[in-house]
Amino acid sequence: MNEPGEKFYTARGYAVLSAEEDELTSSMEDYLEMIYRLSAQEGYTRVKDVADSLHVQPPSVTKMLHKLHEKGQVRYEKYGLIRLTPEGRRIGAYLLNRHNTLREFLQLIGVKEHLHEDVEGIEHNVSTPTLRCLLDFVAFLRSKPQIIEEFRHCQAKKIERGN
Amino acid sequence: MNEPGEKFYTARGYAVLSAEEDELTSSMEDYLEMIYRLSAQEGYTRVKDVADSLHVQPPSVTKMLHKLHEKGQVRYEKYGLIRLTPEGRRIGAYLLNRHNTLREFLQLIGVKEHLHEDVEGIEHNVSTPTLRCLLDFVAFLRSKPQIIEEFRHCQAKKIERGN
DNA sequence: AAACATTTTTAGACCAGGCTATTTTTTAAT
DNA sequence: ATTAAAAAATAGCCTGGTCTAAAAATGTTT
Repeated sequence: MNEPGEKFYTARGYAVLSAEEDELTSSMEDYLEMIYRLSAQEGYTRVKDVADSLHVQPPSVTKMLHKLHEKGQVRYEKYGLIRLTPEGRRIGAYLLNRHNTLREFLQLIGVKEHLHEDVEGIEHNVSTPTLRCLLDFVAFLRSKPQIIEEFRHCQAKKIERGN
Repeated sequence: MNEPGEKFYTARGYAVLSAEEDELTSSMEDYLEMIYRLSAQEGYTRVKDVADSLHVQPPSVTKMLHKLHEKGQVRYEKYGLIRLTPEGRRIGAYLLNRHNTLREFLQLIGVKEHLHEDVEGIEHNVSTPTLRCLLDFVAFLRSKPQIIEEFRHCQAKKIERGN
């Protein structure tokens, strides 16, 4: 009845599985990606800036910094500046690239309405091999702009004749 | 520094926002989609079957059934059969369609390794307008198979010359 | 350098969605 | 009809990521 050989889990179930693999949680990824953005120019950022940017309260940032420190992605000591470790920078760059690739793809297929929210939600669930495919595909579409042009034409016609 | 006019939230932050909009949580969607699958033939399913299929324990199912009952998506009374309401069926069908559309798209761009996990994670974060775009795009690719053929060709060549 | 303002930390609470252990109900077998 | 087995419900606990309130550290005037 279900796809053969595929095991289903709830969202929580998958989260537990990936925790066992010692992967970052979605929230950790959000913080890391934001710290990467915020520290790009100066090389550091602060609790307040992260809190404001992610619309969380400062204590949430402090708590998460301890976890990211544990995991070796940020250098941080009490009341100090937040800096990424080389590892943290590497992951931050990866996360930002994943974000942008996904965003570009969605834009190419004509997403406008919930672009940002969808990117933010989807990105955490795109595995590395899938990102590879997406990256290749976006590059392919970029190299052949007539494909997207034609697609948009189809879309428009479809709307014309009432969806 | 960030995309102008776009507000960032953590994964949890988005979850809270969508709860305020009275939307289903990811877990609720997982249960509903599974109940829809399992009850497709007989018209009903049971706690144990849902538990086994989603790899959760029976008490988790009972608890979620109460929530889905509250929300008007399942008809259920103690020790009885689980049936979807018309509303629940409508949503279930939507969720299954979303799942399948996403799955087909990922397959088209050559995803093989984590196909199932990625679909399961991504689907909850695809908004209705984005699904519309994805649906149109998949239909477009299906109607022009030479596009995917050419893409696969590019992919293969890329791997040949070492990435 | 004292006083005030801002930032950060600490402590403790909350919630969803899991879990285990136990009790209750239903079903099946004698 | 009993009894045994299976399924489901209840009660209560746990964890991650949030929050608020309060305390502590740092920075900025005057």
